[in-house]
Amino acid sequence: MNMKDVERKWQSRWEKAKFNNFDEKSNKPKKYILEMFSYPSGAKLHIGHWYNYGPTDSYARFKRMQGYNVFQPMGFDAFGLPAENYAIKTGVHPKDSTERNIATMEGQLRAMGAMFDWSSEIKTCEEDYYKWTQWMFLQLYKRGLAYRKEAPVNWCPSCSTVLANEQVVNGACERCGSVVVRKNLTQWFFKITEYAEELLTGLENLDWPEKTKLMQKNWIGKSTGCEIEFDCDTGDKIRVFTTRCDTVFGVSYVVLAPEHPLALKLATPEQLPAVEAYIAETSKVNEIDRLSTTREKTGVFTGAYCTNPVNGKKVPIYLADYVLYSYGTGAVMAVPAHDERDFAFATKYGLPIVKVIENTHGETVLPFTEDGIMVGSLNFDGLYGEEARSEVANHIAKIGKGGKKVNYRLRDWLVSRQRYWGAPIPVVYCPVCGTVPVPEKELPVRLPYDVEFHPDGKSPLAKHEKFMHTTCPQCGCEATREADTLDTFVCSSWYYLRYADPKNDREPFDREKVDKLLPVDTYVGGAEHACMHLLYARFFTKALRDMGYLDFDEPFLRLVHQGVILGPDGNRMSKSHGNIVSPDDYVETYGADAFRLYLMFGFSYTEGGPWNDDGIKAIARFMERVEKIVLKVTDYPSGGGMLGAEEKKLNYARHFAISRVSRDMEAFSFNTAVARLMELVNAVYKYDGLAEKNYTLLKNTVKDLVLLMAPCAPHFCEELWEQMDGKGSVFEQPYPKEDPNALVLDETEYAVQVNSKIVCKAMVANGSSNDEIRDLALSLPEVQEKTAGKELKKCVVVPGRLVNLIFG
RNA sequence: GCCGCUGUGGCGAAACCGGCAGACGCGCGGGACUUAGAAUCCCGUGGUAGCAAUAUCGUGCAAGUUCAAGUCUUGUCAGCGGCACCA
Repeated sequence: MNMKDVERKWQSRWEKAKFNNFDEKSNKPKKYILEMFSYPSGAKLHIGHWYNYGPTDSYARFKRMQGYNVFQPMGFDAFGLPAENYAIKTGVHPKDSTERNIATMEGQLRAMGAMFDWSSEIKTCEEDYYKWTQWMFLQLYKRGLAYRKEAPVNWCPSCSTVLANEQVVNGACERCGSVVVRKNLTQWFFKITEYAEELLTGLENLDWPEKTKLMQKNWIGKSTGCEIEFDCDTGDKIRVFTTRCDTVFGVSYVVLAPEHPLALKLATPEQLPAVEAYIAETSKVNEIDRLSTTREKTGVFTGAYCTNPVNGKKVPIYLADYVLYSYGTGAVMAVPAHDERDFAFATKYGLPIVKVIENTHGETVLPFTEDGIMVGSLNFDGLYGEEARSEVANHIAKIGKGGKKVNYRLRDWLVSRQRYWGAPIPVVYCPVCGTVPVPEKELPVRLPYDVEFHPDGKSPLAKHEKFMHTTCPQCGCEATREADTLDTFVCSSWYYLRYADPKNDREPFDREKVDKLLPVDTYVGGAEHACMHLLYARFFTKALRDMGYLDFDEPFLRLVHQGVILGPDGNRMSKSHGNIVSPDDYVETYGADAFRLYLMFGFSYTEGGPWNDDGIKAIARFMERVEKIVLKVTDYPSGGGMLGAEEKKLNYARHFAISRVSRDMEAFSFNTAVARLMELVNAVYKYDGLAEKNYTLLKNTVKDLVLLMAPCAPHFCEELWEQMDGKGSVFEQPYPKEDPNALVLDETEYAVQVNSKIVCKAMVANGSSNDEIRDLALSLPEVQEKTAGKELKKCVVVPGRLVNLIFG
């Protein structure tokens, strides 16, 4: 078969018949199958795209044949940093390079032969999309879910520009090598923490990989504890959060994160220079290093003191970078006797270590961090663990110094980016009215084309006079626009909704359409999105629900992660490793179907692994074998009356394949699905080799083979189906259904074990009782030989599997 | 460092709920066809010992639970993903 011609032929037929477009009028049950959209940073599809989209398209086709009205859209996540970096390097405008990349990728995606509904394509960088991204921002703002506060960015002092974490290599700027510092800017946030609890509990009912749910759970990081207020001598109050308030009598100092607003305020004049130096020093250390438990603890005394509310003791206030301003209250009470980090810090700085918890079983070795009995804690002495914490927290609440508190590790989502290639934040700053949202009817706030990218201390939009200069929507006086753009994760937090109504120019989507098509039934994409994109999208769905724009709680009912295809050397494919394998040559040589089929067969879908093309020829051979037998059998006459043992065997193989391929396709276990197809082909060849055969059975079996295989090799099977005189498209055929009767055998082979070691095999008639199976096993000569004179102690029968005889 | 995952033949992998480890395929060995090669077809193929029947070892490593462990538990080593401005 000339696959090139066959691919073109069927692709153009599908196109003409609008075969891949979602049929809104159909009354079949819908199935929204979605792959994460493409990011057009490179010009061409890479193996990762193929690996994500090829097999998932086979799943979508499988569902279609099973009678579902399948919606499988595709689009481009087109804003983002790489296009802008590319522009800085080459001078090619991000819009131009992105559009060019999209055009190439689109062509390649079409050539893949996937069932994408191109009529609902989305590109997030286009006005008619980002207009609604801005609209989303305004809705969140209206509802109090968008706000501004100071937050640090990575700042390269020599390029005078903000750097992404990715651009910071070992604490230095990737371009010029200067040491990167953290600098505070006022930036926009989305209040995702408001939904922390629901984002956590909502995980429960989702059909997602357990590991992904666990990662999100840990990311949200709920912890139940107590907030405690320490009064400073200056009159300021330091609030700390702790999960171990039962240790509060052992506090020997309080630590503020270096970024804490009180840090400079509390510092005494003598200590101020040291404090300032320390703050400057820690601004160069990233959070990952700061949290490292092996890194040596550093800190500085502020010179100030505060009072422990439970015992009136004065304790010194320190700054230390192992405390993060972004978590909890940005301050902790330090109990060196019962916390590893505090212990290390106190030891280094010679601070007191006071034991207030005793081990109930054995000696108390400090630091002792497990639950224990309170000691040296006045009238709380003798209380244990959870009860102790509850009593102490109640006491703290009673004296008005805090109380029980639930804390989340999850932080609000910083959406400001000091960059050009993104959706402008639709806000105006007016000297009179302050922060004013752009009225909805004035959207979109257009991203100007003529900008200067070269980094020189100001973000590109801030330098664009015409863009920045505007009038206040409220009072009409001169005002400036927000120069920052939105994080691209904002664009990708709602695209799955826009697909349902992509051309709507009055609203982001029609509610009825969205409620009908959504939620997404199956979402397929990389596991690297577990904590961010997938959490942000869930947040958007919930916020939009609460604002009355849609009627479901979760965007993605089922989630599947494809694995990562690594380079042949086992490293992630990258230019710097020089190990990039392009799909193009393979597609050119073997065809799109063979390449897809190989991706399905050669890897465990959710695992991925190093690239290796050893098996791709085998796939081509397999397809040839299928083609040969299909053409041969098609020419056979019908009829043939015999229905003997061989026919039963063939029919068993046929229905076994139907049963297992269906099950494996549903489970995204594509490699085993293809293996079962191969077994069926082997069985057909074997039967075809017999002198006498039942032609009708053989023809029907081959017909089922083509139907089973169609989702995995769509062009190839369309062509075979046509040559078999099948009517219409093979994808309009129902997927074969197994006949349970064909799968019933008279007897099953059991493994016979003596003392858990396999001795022999035995055929057991189906329907035998456990006692019958035991007696049969005992009567076997191999068993008797091993057990002569011994007494049977126990017998385990595993139905359909084995019998284990335990002798004394 | 923290969170999560993975580790099975020469290779890609499979193994439903704890039940015959290695399905399917690659590679390799042998054979058929052929003047020859390619292609195709058939047989074999975890390691070790043995002519063989067979024995014995075997799922990163070390323990444990169980009639039975690749699968569960604890510890440990290695690799991968994420760690909030790559997306």
